[in-house]
Amino acid sequence: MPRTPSTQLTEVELQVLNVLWDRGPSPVREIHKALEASRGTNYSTTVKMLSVMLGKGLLTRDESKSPHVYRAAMTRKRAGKRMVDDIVKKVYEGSTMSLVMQALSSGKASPQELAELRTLLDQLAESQTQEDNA
Amino acid sequence: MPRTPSTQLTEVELQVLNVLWDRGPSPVREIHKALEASRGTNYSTTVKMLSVMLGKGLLTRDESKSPHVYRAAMTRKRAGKRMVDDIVKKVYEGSTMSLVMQALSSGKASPQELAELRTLLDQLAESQTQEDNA
DNA sequence: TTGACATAGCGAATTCGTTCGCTAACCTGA
DNA sequence: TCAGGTTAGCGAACGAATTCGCTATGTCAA
Repeated sequence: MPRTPSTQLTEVELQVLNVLWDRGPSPVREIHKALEASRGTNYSTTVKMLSVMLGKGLLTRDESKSPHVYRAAMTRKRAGKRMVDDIVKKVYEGSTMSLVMQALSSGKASPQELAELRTLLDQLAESQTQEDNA
Repeated sequence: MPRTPSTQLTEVELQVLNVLWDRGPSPVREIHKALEASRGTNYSTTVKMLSVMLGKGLLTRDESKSPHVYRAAMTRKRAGKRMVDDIVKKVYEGSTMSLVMQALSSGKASPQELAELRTLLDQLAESQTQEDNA
């Protein structure tokens, strides 16, 4: 019985995307500097990874410029959502709240962040009320 | 350059743990029923996975009983924390709040849940105040 | 005890992500 | 133009996760 190919982003893929999210569209050389620093890998390896990711549609590239320029095909936000949804499904049996509660309890949040969160909560409550009236 | 072995729980491992978390200590047969349903795999495969996980210390088992009884060596909560921490590190550059915000915005939360969350927020704010006075 | 079925375990095969050596195509300054 | 460094790309090699065939061991009713 063959395995269903995972839609999960892999380790390196995430690293590459992070570089692109942080620095914007970049040539291989730039991306490579980051990978080399964190994993000590070869230039060829970076090129290969980019080509694989290109094949998976995770990246796009502009070949008109000489060192080709790569771009992330997905925003950090969307990737985050994918991963969160995945955890929620696999560990929290679909309950996003369980995950939120957990993350909040374990991580340390600054007062400012808590305030922000409270604001977001208010907005959410607000929009729900409106839905009720509709 | 060899890769550092991932501490990540794999797909099947998570499935096995979920069965154990949901049903409590179980014999292979039980665990297998679940895996077979979701992935259509063989009984041998299940046995092998359990033995691999045993080797990794993800499970423990009671061999005194006849069909051996397996237990998760880690709580759902701890596994969740691991994964959340991992995402936070890999996608949100260490900001737990970014993840929480994101999860909240994308998932739908019931009014009750929002209320619970507000309570949790109050508790967190409270404990921070105390720390300040200490 | 013993045949028939349930349990365990092992090692080989497969798949996928990752790494790299080696070769080809591309630039640029002298 | 052309030598020397840069950039692309390909295929093979590796390692980890998964899968299963086959063998061994255990259990139990007849």
